[in-house]
Amino acid sequence: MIAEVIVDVAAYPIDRPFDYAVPIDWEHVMEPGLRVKVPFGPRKVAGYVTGIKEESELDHNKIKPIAEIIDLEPVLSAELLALSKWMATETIAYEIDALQVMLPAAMRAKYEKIMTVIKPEELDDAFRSFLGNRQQVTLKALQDANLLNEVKKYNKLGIVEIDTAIQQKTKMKKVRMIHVPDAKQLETALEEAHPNAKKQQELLRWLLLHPTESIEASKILDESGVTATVLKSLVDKEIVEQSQVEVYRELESPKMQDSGKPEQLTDEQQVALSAIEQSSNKNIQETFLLHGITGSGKTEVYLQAIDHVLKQGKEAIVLVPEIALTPQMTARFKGRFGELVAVLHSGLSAGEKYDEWRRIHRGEVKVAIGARSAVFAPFSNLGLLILDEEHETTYKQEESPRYHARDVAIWRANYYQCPVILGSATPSLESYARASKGVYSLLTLSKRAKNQALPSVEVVDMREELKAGNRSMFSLALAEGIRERLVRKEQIVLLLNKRGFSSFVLCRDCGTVVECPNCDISLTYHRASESLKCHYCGHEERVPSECPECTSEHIRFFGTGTQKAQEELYKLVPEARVIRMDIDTTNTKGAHERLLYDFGEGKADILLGTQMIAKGLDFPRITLVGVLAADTSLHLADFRAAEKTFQLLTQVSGRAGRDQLPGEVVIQTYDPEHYAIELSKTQNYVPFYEMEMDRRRQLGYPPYYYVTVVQFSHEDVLKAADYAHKGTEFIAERLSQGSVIIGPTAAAISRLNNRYRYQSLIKYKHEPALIPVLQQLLKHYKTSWAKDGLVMSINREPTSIF
DNA sequence: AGCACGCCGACT
DNA sequence: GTCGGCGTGCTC
Repeated sequence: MIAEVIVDVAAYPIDRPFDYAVPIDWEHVMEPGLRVKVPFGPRKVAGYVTGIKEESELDHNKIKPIAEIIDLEPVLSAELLALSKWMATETIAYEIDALQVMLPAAMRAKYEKIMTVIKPEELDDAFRSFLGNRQQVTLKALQDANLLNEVKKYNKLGIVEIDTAIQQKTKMKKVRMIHVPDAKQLETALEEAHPNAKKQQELLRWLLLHPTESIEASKILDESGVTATVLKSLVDKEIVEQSQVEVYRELESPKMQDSGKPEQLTDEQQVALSAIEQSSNKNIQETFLLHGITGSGKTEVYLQAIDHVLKQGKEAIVLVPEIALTPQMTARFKGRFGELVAVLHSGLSAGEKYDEWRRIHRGEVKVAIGARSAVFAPFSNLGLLILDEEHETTYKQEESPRYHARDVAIWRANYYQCPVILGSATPSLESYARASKGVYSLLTLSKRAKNQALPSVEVVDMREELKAGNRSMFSLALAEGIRERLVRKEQIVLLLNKRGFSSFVLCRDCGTVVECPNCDISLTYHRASESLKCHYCGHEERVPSECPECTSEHIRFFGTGTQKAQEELYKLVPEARVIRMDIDTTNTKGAHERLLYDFGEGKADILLGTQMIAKGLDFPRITLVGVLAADTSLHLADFRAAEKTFQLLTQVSGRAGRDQLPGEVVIQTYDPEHYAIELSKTQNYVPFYEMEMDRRRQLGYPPYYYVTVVQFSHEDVLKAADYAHKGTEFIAERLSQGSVIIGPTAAAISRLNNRYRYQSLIKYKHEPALIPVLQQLLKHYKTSWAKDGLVMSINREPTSIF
């Protein structure tokens, strides 16, 4: 028997199955989807069995046997193996990367070189004294002790051996259990106990008082007050037995709870739910676009649709943007489905994620909620997949494999012939266009569930404010609104639209902006450390006291960060309690949730933050939302700038007035006539969609064309440009008539980490040659260009074209 | 990717 | 003479 194995080596010539012989004893357990350890050249690596066959086309003497089987059960089903293959092809990634991304990080192999002593008598004294009585030492430890050269010498002479140990990163958590086989034996033991063994007697009495068949050892020690030695002596005397039992790590239960009862649906919600249920009953793949304004109760539709498929004995996956994965959201699902829900969020440790994965794999839960990667939840009978806030760009992974969770969800739904729900108040143009063409089925929720009015939106022209002598960050209208809310003890959300715009240091005499020495990017000012940082490469330097160009002292930071906004806010309303949420205040584990929780509990009046606050907040006392600079995201060199701005403004406006109290929104801008801002006033998606589609058609951008970006980077600017031209020409010569190639041009960030970057944009409506051509290009690159220091990357349907 | 093999410069 | 630098080539 031959197993086809994809080995854990991400390199071009290795990206295919390798044949290995299956030892006869393992033939009956060998299955695709198992992880194995195999010899590969001079070393040993981990790999995945992707296929089984009787014969190999290769010479018998070339085939090596599998060294070890890692799993008892396959970790990847036939479905997921097929998915990985599809994903690798579509996104032009290594198959090994596509396989690895589907499993929790804890299951990725860890390699460690270990030295074993064979002939201890031939070691020199210094080496021997370092080893002590150890037979095996990691090479890492030997390197730290500066003994690497000796090890190499001994290895050549056969005095020591070096091999690679392959381990899983995180293990299953185990606890020690104590079993009482027979209570009578305890009594006998107590009678026969040595009179000096006071503690043992005490423990026996405790055990008799707490009759049980098995109990955690730690619990006995805690509650009986005896020490571990005492327990051990009972184990040694075989009065009790002990064993290691695998357990799941305990997860913190959410603080907020949901009633757990289905809510009464509005007519619109009912129509949507019925359509989904019917589709589900028919066992066909259908993708629904659930377009519901903020507060229209999309989540309730999800919950009841999930309930429907659970009753059919099927499973469901719910994807949400990481930032929306708040306790508030997850508590609602846990309240409804209780123990059947696994929540996969970034706050979990690697071990906890692994546990949740196993609970899904074993079929102990039926619903998985999580960010992007939860789309790979190892269910085997899926009945529904949901992407909430489907327009979010976080659904696209921006490193290899560059998959989009929406595409993966639809692929899986096709496999199981079940529905997909894409939900959003502001769908991506791609999805809405597909819904308009009938590829997706459109479901609309146009009214708020609790019949609240939409918030009133006021757009303030900041140029007028400036003319009127108001030089602060807050317009008169917003300042007034803030003061009113403080008096009425209502809450305020202030959004600082920082995308593509942060505080930088500028010389007021010569106009020089301090830039990163490695990247063509201005450095960002950080107040806490009084330093300038590059957000791309991590370079950090002190704030200069004079201009590096003209030595003027008139150099100071410019732009608007959240810290500066907080200071200005303090000047405006010193009595207000403010919670600031940005990268600086949310970088510790759980900080994001804690800040939101505090705000929900009313511990602050104002929540000030970046885009991360635009989603998922559902607090009844928020009645005012202020957007401090709405147009900063409009000036990005990106065809999606208007779409992103409209989405952000609509999402954040939806935070106001979600309960009984009416909401108000103030949008500050220097560009009030822009259609993305103008139309967000009425929060009316369809007119915006039509306007933006018009523009996309004129400019030939998605969704009218598909886009693929090929990027070339090199330390030498001339070589970067040269290869970019060669590569672009290569593609252009091979594409069909209808496709357009733009470039090469310097990337928006033309130098990053000391590498010069060029890119070309391929636009196409239908291009069957695309994948083959890109694969050919990749072959050229890997076989010759890469050796010359070129780095090339291919990104299909990028979320932005930087 | 990583590891071995192999062929040329500066050291005990 | 040998240690060790990194070019080249292969991995079932």
